[in-house]
Amino acid sequence: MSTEPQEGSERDDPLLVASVAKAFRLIDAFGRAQGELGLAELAALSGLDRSATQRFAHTLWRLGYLDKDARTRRFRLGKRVLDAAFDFLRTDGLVERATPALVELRRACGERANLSLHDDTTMIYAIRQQARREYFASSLIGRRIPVFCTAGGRAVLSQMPEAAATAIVERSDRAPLTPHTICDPALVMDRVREAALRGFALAVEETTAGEVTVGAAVIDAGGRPVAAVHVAGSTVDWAPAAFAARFGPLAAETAQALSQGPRPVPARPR
Amino acid sequence: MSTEPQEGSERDDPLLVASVAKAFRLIDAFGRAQGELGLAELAALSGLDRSATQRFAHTLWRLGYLDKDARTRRFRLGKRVLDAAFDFLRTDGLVERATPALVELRRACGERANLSLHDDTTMIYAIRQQARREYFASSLIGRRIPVFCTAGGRAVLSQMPEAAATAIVERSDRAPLTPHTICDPALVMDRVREAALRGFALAVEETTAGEVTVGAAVIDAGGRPVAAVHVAGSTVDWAPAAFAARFGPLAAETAQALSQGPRPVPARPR
DNA sequence: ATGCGACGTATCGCATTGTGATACGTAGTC
DNA sequence: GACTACGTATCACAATGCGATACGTCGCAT
Repeated sequence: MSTEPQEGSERDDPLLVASVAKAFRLIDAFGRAQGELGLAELAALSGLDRSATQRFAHTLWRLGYLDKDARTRRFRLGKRVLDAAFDFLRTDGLVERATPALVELRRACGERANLSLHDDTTMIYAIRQQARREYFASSLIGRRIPVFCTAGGRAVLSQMPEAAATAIVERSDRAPLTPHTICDPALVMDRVREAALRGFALAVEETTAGEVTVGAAVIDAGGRPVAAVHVAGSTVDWAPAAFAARFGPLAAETAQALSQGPRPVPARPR
Repeated sequence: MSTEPQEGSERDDPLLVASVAKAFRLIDAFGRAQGELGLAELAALSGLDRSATQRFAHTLWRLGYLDKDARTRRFRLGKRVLDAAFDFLRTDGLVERATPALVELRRACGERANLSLHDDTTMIYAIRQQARREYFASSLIGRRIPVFCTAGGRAVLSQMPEAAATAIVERSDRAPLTPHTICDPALVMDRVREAALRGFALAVEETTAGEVTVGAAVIDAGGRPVAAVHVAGSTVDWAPAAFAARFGPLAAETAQALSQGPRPVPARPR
């Protein structure tokens, strides 16, 4: 079990070093930008004043976490931000165990196989095993996608108490990603319950046009769903029902092999 | 052209916010550790005192960059460190352009194809396209490997002024990674010169037992080598010379297509 | 069981450190 | 060629982070 910091006592935490928080606001700003940012743009996006932006950008540059174009004086994220991500993936037990399992799953399916980690209202891609025919590897490691409209996310929701699942769905930003995205909380929860019964979830073109996905939840030692195994294919090749029938059980099997806690049961107790 | 911060004026930079540097020392500490760290271990690995470790670990936890096990009170890197890496990769023009090119290269070769970025004495894996038969995806995104003993690294060295290349090799930590690693700077530079002539570099079992690699440099708009395209295979399947003859030109072709500056010439001017 | 020791947590007065207003330099624009 | 918007440098003030210390708690060995 790992704790999320409790919301509420935001600013008035005497142990929280404000300077560090400001530095990370700069880094976060790049998440809302396309590439390079000047000092003024950084200030605007981060909400810091001119002076603070100057000092923290300089600091992060000196530390190697920002690169600075010598000519234009504009900043971009530095290569060094990859180090922490690497160390995270390197030391995560689940990722380590899942890597060979996903290679095997992709081989068995011939389709793309992923592991994504649950984090509140989003799932984060942690491992990708792309299919041979796939041309553009659009989804990079670290990409976040909403829990409520992905197969893996719904599989995760299906393995937690219904109240918790509903809370996550309702707290989510439910802007549709495609015309097929199911956004209504009640309809989403119907799919979640269906996933609980089948042992895996299905999403058809809900995040990406032309994509069918099945997902199954990975359970940690405490019995909580922490991640999901996905298999994704093309609607050109597969009717959704056939895709689910063929790959759903395989995804569920892999997810179960990676699980440490009580195995997910088709009909869950509440 | 992007600037690296100049060494020298280390501590006495009035614009450098020391608190931020300390926070990153904690994050760096996880690079030297295997997974979870207690407060005392964190203090030891980061070089900070007890109080500072307490405050900064707390701060990073509140911000989501560290996870804290509620029972053992030990810390690990949080999922949020993946966000910056994702944004880096998402906004890097070279990575974007290289992704489809590498998929194509892997298809053409049937072997593993990578892009790695040059950063001083190391190359950093940025994109991996694994071969179908490959079982363990040992090298994750963000992994750093020495420039001097990799094919891609030597290809990069071969496209910079010889003095700069020599300086990097001599500044490197040249501990051998396998019994076949070439560590002597003079011998390394021989290989670098050979790479300049051929347009690609070759490394045989120098980083990983049983692995042959060819690498070719990608040149930026300013004419500087910034990255390398690799193709890697198994010594079980390939004699090194045959591997080089077959895949070296393909790697070089891909690298050249990704280059923006003056194309790498076989016989380089110094 | 019990006591010890190591570790994590909470507190607090002091001065060091970061603050942010301002003034300067510089590069693109009309 | 003057303007303007942006990046850089400076500095006196006090708020902020510092780190010594004291407290609580867990796990270990006796």
